[in-house]
Amino acid sequence: MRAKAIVSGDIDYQSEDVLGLARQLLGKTLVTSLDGKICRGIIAETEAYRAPDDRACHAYGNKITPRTLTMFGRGGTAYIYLCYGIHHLFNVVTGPEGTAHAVLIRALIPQEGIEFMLERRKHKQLNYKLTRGPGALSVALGIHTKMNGTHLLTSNSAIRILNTGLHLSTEDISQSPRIGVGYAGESALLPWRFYVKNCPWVSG
DNA sequence: AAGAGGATGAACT
DNA sequence: GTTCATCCTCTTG
Repeated sequence: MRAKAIVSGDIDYQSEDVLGLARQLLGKTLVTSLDGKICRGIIAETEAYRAPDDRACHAYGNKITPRTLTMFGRGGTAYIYLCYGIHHLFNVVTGPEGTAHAVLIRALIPQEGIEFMLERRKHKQLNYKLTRGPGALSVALGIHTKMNGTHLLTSNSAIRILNTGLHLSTEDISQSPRIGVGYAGESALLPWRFYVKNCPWVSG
């Protein structure tokens, strides 16, 4: 049997533990490569969504519709959907095929390609709002619903997630209820939002 | 065929 | 703190 190289901080996208994955995705790097423009940032804020029991999850009750079908795919693909008719929200599908779990990426610390992010956002000056909030970061990185289903762990994908080995200790991470899910009854109270403590790039 | 509502952000007061 | 842009998805009839 051949030993598989384990890089510090590698995570298992097929895990059923979507809460653990939402936490572990903090500190990972999100990269887009579009029109020759490379943009890269560190994930600083996430939220877990877990079918079938979570009322805030689009696939609540394991409901399959054309939209939610992507969430039932294999962990490591992108679930991107339109919110409020305007915003393209980017999620990482997790768990094995047939399990509709996903992690919403809510904020990034920009690292590379900041000039392209400023251009897409029509901002003149760099400030913390550049990639803060799920709709804002999608604009900055050029993420669009047409990229729904993209494989995030494949080297030639337009959107990728990389493990750069950055280690965050438990003291660096806070959690809270999720944003904007007040309609979801008891599920709205679950502390399934994770973020880097005292990080100015985080929303809320 | 039609209507309601939403995992938001920006620009206001 | 409030308003509203804007359109897709799902449910109902």
